[in-house]
Amino acid sequence: MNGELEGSASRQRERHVSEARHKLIDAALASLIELGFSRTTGVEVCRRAGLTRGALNYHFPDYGNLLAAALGTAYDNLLDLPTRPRDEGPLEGWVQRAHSCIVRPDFKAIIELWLASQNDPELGATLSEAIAQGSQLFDPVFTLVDCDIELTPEAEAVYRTISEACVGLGVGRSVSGGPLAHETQVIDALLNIARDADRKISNRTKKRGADHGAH
Amino acid sequence: MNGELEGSASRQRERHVSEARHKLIDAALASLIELGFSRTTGVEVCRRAGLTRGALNYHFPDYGNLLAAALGTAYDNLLDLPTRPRDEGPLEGWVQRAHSCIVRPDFKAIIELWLASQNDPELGATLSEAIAQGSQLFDPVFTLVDCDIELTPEAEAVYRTISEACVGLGVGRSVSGGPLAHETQVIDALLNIARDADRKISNRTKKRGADHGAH
DNA sequence: ACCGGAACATACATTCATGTATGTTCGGGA
DNA sequence: TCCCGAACATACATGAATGTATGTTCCGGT
Repeated sequence: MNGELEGSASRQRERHVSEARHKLIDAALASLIELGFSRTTGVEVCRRAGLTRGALNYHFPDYGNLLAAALGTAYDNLLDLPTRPRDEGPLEGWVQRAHSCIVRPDFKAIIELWLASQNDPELGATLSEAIAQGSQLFDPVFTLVDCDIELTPEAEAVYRTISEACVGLGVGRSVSGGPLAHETQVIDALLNIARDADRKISNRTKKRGADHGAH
Repeated sequence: MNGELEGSASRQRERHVSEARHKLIDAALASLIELGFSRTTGVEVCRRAGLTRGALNYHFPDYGNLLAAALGTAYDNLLDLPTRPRDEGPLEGWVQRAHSCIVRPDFKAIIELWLASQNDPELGATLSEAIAQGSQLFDPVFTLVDCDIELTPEAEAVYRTISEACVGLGVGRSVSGGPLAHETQVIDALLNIARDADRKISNRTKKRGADHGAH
């Protein structure tokens, strides 16, 4: 209640606390990437973090919250990707963006947790918010809302097609342990599809721009 | 060695044997679909099959072989899909084919085992042949070899793009427990892409057909 | 100097899946 | 009729992960 005294005391420790927390979260994420969900256990996470189960139970009384935190970290890792120069069209940029996401090993952890949350309803309830937050990653409606890019139904279909294809490539990476032999082939095809669609959209915008007059 | 006596004796039982085997395999497949890999355990499979672990150990001393058999059954289920009328172009048909594959619940079991085989190297060795056999499902090079369809690099890229997009949709189904809201949207976009590519190929073939003369 | 709580570590009991051994049934051949 | 082996079921031991309780350290306040 009286946050004054607690604050001064706990603020000194806060770094210490979050150190162990981050260790556990990072260890969980690394284990998910290397061993998958089924082999990512409490003791395994503690082993990797160099801590004991006491620490795990202290910071994460509910094991699902650890996985939720790991999922959030994985999403953050994908969102922290360097923003590309915006020379290209929006759909072409979308291909680059989606591809740079699925290339990261964190993407495997995301897939593992996606499937696990569906297999285990209890875990699914715990992860639901984290999943909902991160499902925007491949959703053009959420991602482009702040840009001044209008989203026609046809364009949205292409956006989502690109996303799904990249998810497929990401699964292929997770399954084969490395990039599929035809990954660049598919990415090139997606780039061609994206450029075609970008051209169509650009032409339509220009036409409408002529009607509206210059800004 | 002398298969005569063994044959007459065991042939009587063969139906009985394969009954239990099939029960176990089907139970494993159902468990993979409903509970995923991590929760698909020996006792769970036996419970579903109405048998005991003695039967499981008798028919599948190596647990991985049960999963391999389940994977093979899942592939068979996908391959036994009704062949569509061939009115459409080859790429358009490929979209239909890939989509009809990922719609089946068996596809989730395949994804689960794909990931599990990568996470567990020992299991991966056991499943490798079954996986190799079934990876042809989405590989146009293997699937179209008996058809008289020639496969240009550009066409192959579109084939694989369609496949990866459908895999992405399949994962989405496995994750959300049902079809994604934009599944038909993506399929329609893929159909458009496929028809475009089919047209290009068709034109090129006609042109070359004119050079060769009629058959 | 004493105390109290945060941040862990340690220890024990339980559960669950598995490995393995042994028991049981049942049908066919001698 | 007797016996033998296939095709299971049953039972016990093991190991691993988890739930839970308790112990320990360290730091800050009084």
